[in-house]
Amino acid sequence: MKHSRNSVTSIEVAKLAGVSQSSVSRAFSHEGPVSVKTRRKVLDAARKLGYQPNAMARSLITRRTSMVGMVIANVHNNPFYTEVLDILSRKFQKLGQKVMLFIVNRDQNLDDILPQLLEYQVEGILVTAATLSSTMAEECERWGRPVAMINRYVPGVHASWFCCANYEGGKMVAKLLLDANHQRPAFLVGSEDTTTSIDRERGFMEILNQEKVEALREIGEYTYQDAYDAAIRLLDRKDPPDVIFCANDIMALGVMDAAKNGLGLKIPEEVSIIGFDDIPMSSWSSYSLTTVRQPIQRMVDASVEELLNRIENSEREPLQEVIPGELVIRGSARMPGGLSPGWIISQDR
Amino acid sequence: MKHSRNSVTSIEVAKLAGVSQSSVSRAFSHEGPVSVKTRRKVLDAARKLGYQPNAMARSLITRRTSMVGMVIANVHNNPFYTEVLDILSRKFQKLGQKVMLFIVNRDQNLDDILPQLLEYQVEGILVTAATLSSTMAEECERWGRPVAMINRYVPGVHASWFCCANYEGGKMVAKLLLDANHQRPAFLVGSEDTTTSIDRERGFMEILNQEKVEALREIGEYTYQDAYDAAIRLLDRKDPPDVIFCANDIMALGVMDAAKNGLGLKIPEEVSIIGFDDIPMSSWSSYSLTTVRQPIQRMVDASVEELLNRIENSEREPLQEVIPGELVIRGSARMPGGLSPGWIISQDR
DNA sequence: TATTTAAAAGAAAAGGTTTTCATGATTTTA
DNA sequence: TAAAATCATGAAAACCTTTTCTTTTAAATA
Repeated sequence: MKHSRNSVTSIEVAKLAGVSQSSVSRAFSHEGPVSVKTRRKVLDAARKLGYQPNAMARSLITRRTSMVGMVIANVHNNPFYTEVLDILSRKFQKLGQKVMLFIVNRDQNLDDILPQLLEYQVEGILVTAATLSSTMAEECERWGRPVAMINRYVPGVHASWFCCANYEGGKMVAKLLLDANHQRPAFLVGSEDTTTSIDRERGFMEILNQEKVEALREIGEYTYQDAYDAAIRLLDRKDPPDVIFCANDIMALGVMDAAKNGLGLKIPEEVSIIGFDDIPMSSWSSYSLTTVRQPIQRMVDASVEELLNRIENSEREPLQEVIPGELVIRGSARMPGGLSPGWIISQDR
Repeated sequence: MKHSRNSVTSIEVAKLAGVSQSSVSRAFSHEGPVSVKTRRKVLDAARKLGYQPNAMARSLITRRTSMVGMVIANVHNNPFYTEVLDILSRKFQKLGQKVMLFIVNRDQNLDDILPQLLEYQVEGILVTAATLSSTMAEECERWGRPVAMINRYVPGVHASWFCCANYEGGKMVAKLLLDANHQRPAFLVGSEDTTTSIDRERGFMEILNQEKVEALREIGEYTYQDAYDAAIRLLDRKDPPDVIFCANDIMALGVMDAAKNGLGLKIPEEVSIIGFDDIPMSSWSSYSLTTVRQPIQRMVDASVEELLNRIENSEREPLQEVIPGELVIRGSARMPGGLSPGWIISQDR
């Protein structure tokens, strides 16, 4: 037989079990006093009818939905965010939260999707790799819907965020490559308007400026192909760089391919390449990329715990944290003496 | 000021606008007769109060949620499914559907997450790279919640599915590599219990058996590392294969690295390698993998259209389709004369 | 202008739960 | 054994909409 859209309600279960509708509710919600006898009767009847409580009706009265909104960008072109998505989603699941997902473009305006999330009564919103306007963030917070961001922040806004120590990571890379006697560095920008790229570059340039070293600069738009092309431009100059620090790993892999296969350069003998993220492919033997590993698990754990905490306790002030990454030494960059592949260097902040 | 959790209702808007609550509803739902004057009054009041209709309450009465469930596995270890997730999610968004996401393990039992989806009244369920038990699928369908699967099917079950022509793809690969005079093929299994791997192998072996060619066989568990290890075992034999057909691209890349960097073999001179999927990395210059491209856009388009159609019209019989892929010739495999990199060969089924 | 028709607005029911309150049954205490 | 306390149960309100049904208002016709 074919049922029309889930028609079976607690009332029908009650009727079949010979109890009141209230008792059905009590038998399902693990609260309230219910004798074992009625609970069994109810559960039997429910199974027979294929009954399940309707979450819409429940959340209408309890004002709780156990749903969170998840807004994420760059999923398809950066494996780092794929991993974030995966870990985040599983973590929410484990904690009994349903996830309403929105995948957006990096530069997409979120002003039209936030209302959708609020309409569906999500209890909190987690934003990754996408930027929320400050008015929108305030809007959510004002209506008691906490917002947590990973690797993004909005200055002065009342929201939680957790970022990798991008600025310090950039500094660490600059120090090490100067120590290894590189003379002519270049920075490959991800995009001009994302804080991650900006902060990594800022840290990098600060050290270089201190040492009066000039740097080349190109833009890779966070993609393999653009980075490949940019690397060709960079390395085809009369005065090519001897090290290229890339704002993320995917671009670094493009740069490596451009140097190795495109121009026939030896890595790291003729040019060093350093990335940021430590995506799985960076450790593959064709690349063996030296890179700054983002503390992905800690960022995810911290952000969902913070979000759920603030959902439970709306008075709590939003937390913000900068979590240090660590430099993973592999073979793609010349390093100061003593630092050989296999080493992992944490940040001394 | 700070509001408690979205407290503003249509009644308050009505009061402020000086109209009845029904008029507020009518002003928002684009149905029903409403004068422009009252509509304006309502919308003004709503904006002032920050009102938005509550989707829970609405779907309680309309019995529509505009939510679909999405169950997906292998997101973190196979970029192909990352892309599926991305395209799927955007397509649903564009069509006004909210997506409730569940990321699972390949071998995870879905029996505990299906009830969650039904509880939240999703109107349909899309399953990718995860396998639904037939009883569960029947259960959903019976309650009027259509199920559509991508790259998975459950024999004899009343559900929609859309698969790449895995069997035919395997055959095509086998024919071409025999034509190119390979003598000793090997197949690298993804996992013994996924239909994609099984079907690709079945097609592959059918041609080989016809020609009385024996094949080696190893298992790569769909991961780069396991595939790498398996390739070493395979190629370290006294009688190594001269071509390895891998059940997916990620494994093929692991095999290439094992051959090239691990054992110093020349590809394709000493060993040919062929994959399945055509993930972005396969076209990167370090790999240049010859592979069977899955018709990802068509599979996604077909499955969401089918799902939404069946949501609208519950009488409709579920559709199933096998969509042909195409062989993308790059540099990782010796090919019959005349077939050079850049060619794309569609299946002649 | 009087009457009919159409359009707009309000009142109230319905959707499926949880939860409060009141009642009835059962156990404990005096 | 009677009184008091506890526990289980049922009735009904509440959550916030959409939608049906009436009533009122405005427009069109005679």
